[in-house]
Amino acid sequence: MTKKNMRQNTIMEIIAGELIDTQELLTARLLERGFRATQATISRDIKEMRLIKTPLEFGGSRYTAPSSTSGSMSSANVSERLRRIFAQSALSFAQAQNLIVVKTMPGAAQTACEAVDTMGMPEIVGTLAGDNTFVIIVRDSDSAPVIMDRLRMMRGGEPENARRRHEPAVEPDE
Amino acid sequence: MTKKNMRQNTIMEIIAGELIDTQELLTARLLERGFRATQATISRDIKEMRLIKTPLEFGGSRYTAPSSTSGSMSSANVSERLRRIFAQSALSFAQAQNLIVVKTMPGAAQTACEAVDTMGMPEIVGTLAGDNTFVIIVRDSDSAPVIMDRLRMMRGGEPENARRRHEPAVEPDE
DNA sequence: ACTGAATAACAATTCAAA
DNA sequence: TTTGAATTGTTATTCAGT
Repeated sequence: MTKKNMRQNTIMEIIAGELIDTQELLTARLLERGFRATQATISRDIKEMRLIKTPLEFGGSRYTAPSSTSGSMSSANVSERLRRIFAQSALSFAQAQNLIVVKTMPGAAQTACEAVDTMGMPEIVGTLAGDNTFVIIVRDSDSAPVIMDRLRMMRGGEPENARRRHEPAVEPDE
Repeated sequence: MTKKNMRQNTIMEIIAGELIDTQELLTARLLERGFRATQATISRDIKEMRLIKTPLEFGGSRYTAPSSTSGSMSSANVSERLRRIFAQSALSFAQAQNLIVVKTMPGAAQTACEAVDTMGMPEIVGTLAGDNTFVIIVRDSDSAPVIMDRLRMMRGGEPENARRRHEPAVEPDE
């Protein structure tokens, strides 16, 4: 793997975990991890990776991966990194029929979602990621609890289905 | 409605319909429609509206509404504009169980999706918008055809359910 | 509260180099 | 092909005025 690729993977990790709002700051963080590059290079990386600077709820902004739809793309060699990020950023799961709604840390939904895609579970029809939420569309309602258990295990915990059989569905809050 | 609000609504329309990649250009388009404002003001509008500059597939970028999840936010007075945009930008509908997947013109998904939110249909649990696709999560599968008919009527056409009772569902491909 | 003019902050590009 | 230094382009902010 080329130096540039390693740097770009590292950029992904950094922006998924920390709020980065300028390329200068990102440059500094990269330096801490041993990547020496200038703002010009980072600018090119960001363009290539198609990252976007997202305005935040309460002022400010941060770089994030763009939200996107995916049909099951899989990228092989980054999977371990992605799984780590998933474990760190996934906060909660909820089921509504054949959907699983996953809440994540702000800005991390796209990356966590990719981690799920990468696992290539056949029950998963597709995914759709926003900023701090992503949705997994599952073939049918019955597969959803199975997938949710696998997700919980990715997070390092026990499956919760041992006790509770069905998660409460998402309420249409109003 | 204040002048600022009208300007911001107009900004929404402009960016949903045309590729706008700088605030200068947006300023010019606004002027064509009778809104005189400077880049500084547009910058503040964009921040307030939380628009983002999205990198495009093939180089360049454009301002778009951020992809987001929504639980049923409704904004009352912009609804007529939104409906018009929906009518212009929605391309196709497909059902998969309790989901409706709507394809739109590039960059218009978020706005079209907002139009749907604004209608405040109780069967709709939530929505999730990407760039040219949005998903409507419906309470249950049976409500989906009803919603789809209403969407078709928003587009100015006849409901198709008069003849066909159920739309064919989206196949979980392969 | 909202705005424009000027300016500062930031990001993208150009150019030269390796 | 990738990079850094310098430059240019673009956006956000400050400050003053309404």
